Amino acid sequence: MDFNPKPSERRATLKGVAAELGVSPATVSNAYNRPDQLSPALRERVLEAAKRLGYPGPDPMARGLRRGRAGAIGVLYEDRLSFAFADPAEVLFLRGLSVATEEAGLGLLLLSGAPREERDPAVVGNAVVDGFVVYSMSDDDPLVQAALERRVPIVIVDQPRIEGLPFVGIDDEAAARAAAGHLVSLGHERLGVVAFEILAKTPKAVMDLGQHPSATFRVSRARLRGYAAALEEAGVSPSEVPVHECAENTREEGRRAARELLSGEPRPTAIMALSDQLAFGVLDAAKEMELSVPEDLSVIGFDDVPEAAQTTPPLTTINQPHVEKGLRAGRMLIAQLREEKPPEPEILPTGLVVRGSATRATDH
Amino acid sequence: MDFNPKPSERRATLKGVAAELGVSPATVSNAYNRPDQLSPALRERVLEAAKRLGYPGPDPMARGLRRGRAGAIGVLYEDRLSFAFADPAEVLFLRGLSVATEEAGLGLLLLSGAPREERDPAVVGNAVVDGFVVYSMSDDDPLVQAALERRVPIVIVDQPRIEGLPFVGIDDEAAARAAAGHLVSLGHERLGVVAFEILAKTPKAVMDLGQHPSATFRVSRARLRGYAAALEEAGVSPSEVPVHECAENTREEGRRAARELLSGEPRPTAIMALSDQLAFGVLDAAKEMELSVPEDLSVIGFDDVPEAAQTTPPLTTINQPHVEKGLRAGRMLIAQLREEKPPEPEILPTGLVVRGSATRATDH
DNA sequence: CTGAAAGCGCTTACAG
DNA sequence: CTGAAAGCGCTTACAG
Repeated sequence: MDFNPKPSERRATLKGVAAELGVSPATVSNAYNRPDQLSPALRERVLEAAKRLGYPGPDPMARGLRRGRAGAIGVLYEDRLSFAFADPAEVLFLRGLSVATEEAGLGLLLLSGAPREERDPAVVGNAVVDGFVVYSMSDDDPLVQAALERRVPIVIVDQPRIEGLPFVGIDDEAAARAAAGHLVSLGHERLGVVAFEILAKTPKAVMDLGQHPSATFRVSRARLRGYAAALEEAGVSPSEVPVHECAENTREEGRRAARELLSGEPRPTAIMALSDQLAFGVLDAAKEMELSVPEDLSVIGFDDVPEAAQTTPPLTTINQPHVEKGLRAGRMLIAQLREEKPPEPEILPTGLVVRGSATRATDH
Repeated sequence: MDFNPKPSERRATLKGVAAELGVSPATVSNAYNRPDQLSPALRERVLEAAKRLGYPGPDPMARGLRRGRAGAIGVLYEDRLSFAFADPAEVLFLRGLSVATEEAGLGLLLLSGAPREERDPAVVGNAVVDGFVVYSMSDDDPLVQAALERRVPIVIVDQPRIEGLPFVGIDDEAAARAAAGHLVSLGHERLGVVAFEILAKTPKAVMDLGQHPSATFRVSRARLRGYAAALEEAGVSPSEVPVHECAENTREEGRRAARELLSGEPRPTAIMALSDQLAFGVLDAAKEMELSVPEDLSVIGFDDVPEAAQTTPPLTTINQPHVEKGLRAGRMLIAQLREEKPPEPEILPTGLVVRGSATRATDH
């Protein structure tokens, strides 16, 4: 996009203030940056002249260029930014992250992601930041590549896992295993999975838990593996568990996938969703199809966003500390900016939260 | 905070790539910015050398300085950033705003506000942005002042109202009037108000609707005026309606204020809250005090955030288009960056949403 | 199609 | 306590 800089009314500059006063630019600069380097009286005169000329103080970009820092960190998100704000888990994450940036007096620059086809690495190349936090992106995302090329500090959250890069996440496989284990311990044998994108290609594949696709998304891979392991252990064959992919992590997509799953024969008695958002959609689908939860259908989610406690029935799910994740990620990045020792990867705890949406299987 | 730029392994620069190839910096620059200005073969060589040297492309800050644009817009929020993410109305607003920045290929820089005492205008002075959107701030906020001094395009959302500056908001007075009018039409005569900060001072004042403080917050002033007008019209004296201030727009503060209000004599039969967040707190307080809503107490909110439809009972409230507000604000700012004609103020529509939390007064 | 020159607005040793 | 000089990394007319 083209901006026309206003030619009239040129903004005052440091040099202009210096000229007005007949002092050197260094002196004006010092008035702002090192008050102890000049007499209080002179400093007063400088500040007064600045105010008179409408000089707003040193230009952030020029100062940043000179000093070699931008004063902000960038956040990369898999999807459009507007989707990020619609995703409660992401909002919690940003909340934690913002605590860290506030502590450090840094700004938080949210970059516009986009659908895969329209993704433009230039948004990363042009971002005025001192570092990036990569939030849950695919293993081969060009934006991640672009961030790496910037050669600034980076921390990765959830995915992709890149050898040697600071990381914060959870043990997705173990957490998923706990979820599936819970259902299996309740006697469920006919299950279904509502998943995120696994291969990042359209049209969405329908697969089963017995397959081991080299998913584009590490997190999906790990959770699917966890589900499969728990089932296998209980004597349920993963290859008989259908997996439906969702193009987006939205309630609507979860509903669609669940409808398909619930129209299959034999109908699953339990559905595992890779996120609470998707699980909410499963609940919607069940309601539409007049299946009552948990009597006719058990549902388990993943994330434990606050809304999960408010559904009818309240959602049984896997808790993970979203806010804490953001806080840690931010602090890790800031530690790198200060060039303290490169932070160790952090794996945060998860836990099964038993509420009302899953119960004992009755029909066999 | 101090960052130590890594002295080892200096990052490659455009000049370095030029030197490597024996061409001028202009040529390397053209390879990135005006591919048509050099032969494809030469461009290939340049890009190849860049890759070889690990040159990540033109530095965003240097480019920005030269071109006079930052590629991002800044958002100013009244409170700590972490509170912004906890406020559903604000998150909806940011969602709309991010649609606009995405359209324009701009980043969204969230700036750290802070409690009034710790507020640092430098965060505004140092922000690398092409313009600001000021989201609902007090009439005399130093951060707004600092943004004004930057002499970049600005749009103001909700407050403060500054003559001549682009604005997007709602008719707060009329909306509040509709809310109070609804309660009054249901026969309520003993009312109470749970408000935001009005004067921005501690300790929080307790006042009544008959007072007309020159509130620090235009929105609070207007809504209080609207409430008072509707009551007066119905023959209820505003000076008998207690107003309790909340230091923050949180559920917890709303609960606290409501408890005080409900402990007064005579107990109000209806409470008006200046936001849904506060109204949720009122609902919490009623539950704690074993007052059933709406039988013992009618409650009306303001905002119509999605959660309002999910409470028990669902909240009667005033709807306003948060996402649309963000979208419009963003587009107005971007229009100014392109220096199209300065946008006209926009007043967005509101509406009373009748749900279950307010009913006819019974006890008189 | 390519390059020399000027300059965006500032800060930082360093010399006085 | 103050100033001259160099330079952060780039882009943009302009001349050839």
